[in-house]
Amino acid sequence: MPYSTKQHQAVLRCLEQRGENACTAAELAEDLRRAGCPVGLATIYRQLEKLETAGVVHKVSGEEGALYQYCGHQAQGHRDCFLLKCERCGRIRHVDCTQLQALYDHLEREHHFRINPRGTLLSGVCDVCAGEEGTHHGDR
Amino acid sequence: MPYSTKQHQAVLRCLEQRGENACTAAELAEDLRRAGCPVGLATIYRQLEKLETAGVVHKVSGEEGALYQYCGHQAQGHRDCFLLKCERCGRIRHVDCTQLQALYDHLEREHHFRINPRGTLLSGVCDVCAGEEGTHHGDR
DNA sequence: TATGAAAACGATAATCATTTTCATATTAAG
DNA sequence: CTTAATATGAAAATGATTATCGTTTTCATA
Repeated sequence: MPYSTKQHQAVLRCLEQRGENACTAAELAEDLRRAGCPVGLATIYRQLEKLETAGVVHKVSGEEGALYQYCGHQAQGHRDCFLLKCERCGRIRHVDCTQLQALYDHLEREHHFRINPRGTLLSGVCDVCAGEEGTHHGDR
Repeated sequence: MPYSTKQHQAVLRCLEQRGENACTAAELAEDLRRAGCPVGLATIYRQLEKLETAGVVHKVSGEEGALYQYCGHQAQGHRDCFLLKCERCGRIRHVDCTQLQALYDHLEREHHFRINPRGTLLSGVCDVCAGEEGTHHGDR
């Protein structure tokens, strides 16, 4: 059975604070260092893996490495939880959309393809970035 | 303006032959070697980048590297083309589904998020693999 | 308090896909 | 044929992630 360590708590706390603001393992390390509780990268990866297995964080892998995002407050088996990732700002948004669920059901029935909502990341542009057309921010 | 080289033609031909059977850069290199026309990995990556920019191939990046798939015959601005990737066999399927388009419109109108179909990869399990429950194949 | 085994830690090395570098080869005009 | 632009390939560099391994922490028990 797993031990409770201060690193584990620190990583979890840091992810909670970020909320829907997804981050990379390196960014997490930087956050922790600045918070006065430095944690080794290897340990961070280990914790993230555990948290993902436990269903407490979402992991989504893109070109420049994986992004992790806290989702502990959301019901674990929650099928209506979908992920939208903004290509501009890198933020990951959770959406609770009946139509999305309906579509997935449709794909399963008519196209014989069973979508895994937890592993699916819809890519596009969020409203904030769409409104800023041209204004450049920290991409990811 | 780009020169026409035999490597360029070989890479394109190889991708065409694979059709909807997506592959990695390394697999492409292997194909070309076996076809008696070995091409350096660096060149393959360079060609893939050009082809992607030209809209001739789709690039989708997952955990274990990117997958490339020929899509030259499909209209470039074709918004109704969606990608489904099987988590088991790694195959990428194209789906032309009106409901998918309707959903994306819904997300834009109601959730203020504009989906980029070309960059979105729906992940799940295809019918073939679902029917083989347990039988293991070459995962990716 | 001690002890000790299980589990976790961190520094570092290893992997692996992708990119860069750079010297050489190929292409397409003139 | 010459030449300048572009492409190639081998090898080194990069960067994220994982594995290794000796050390440290946790926690139940003495």
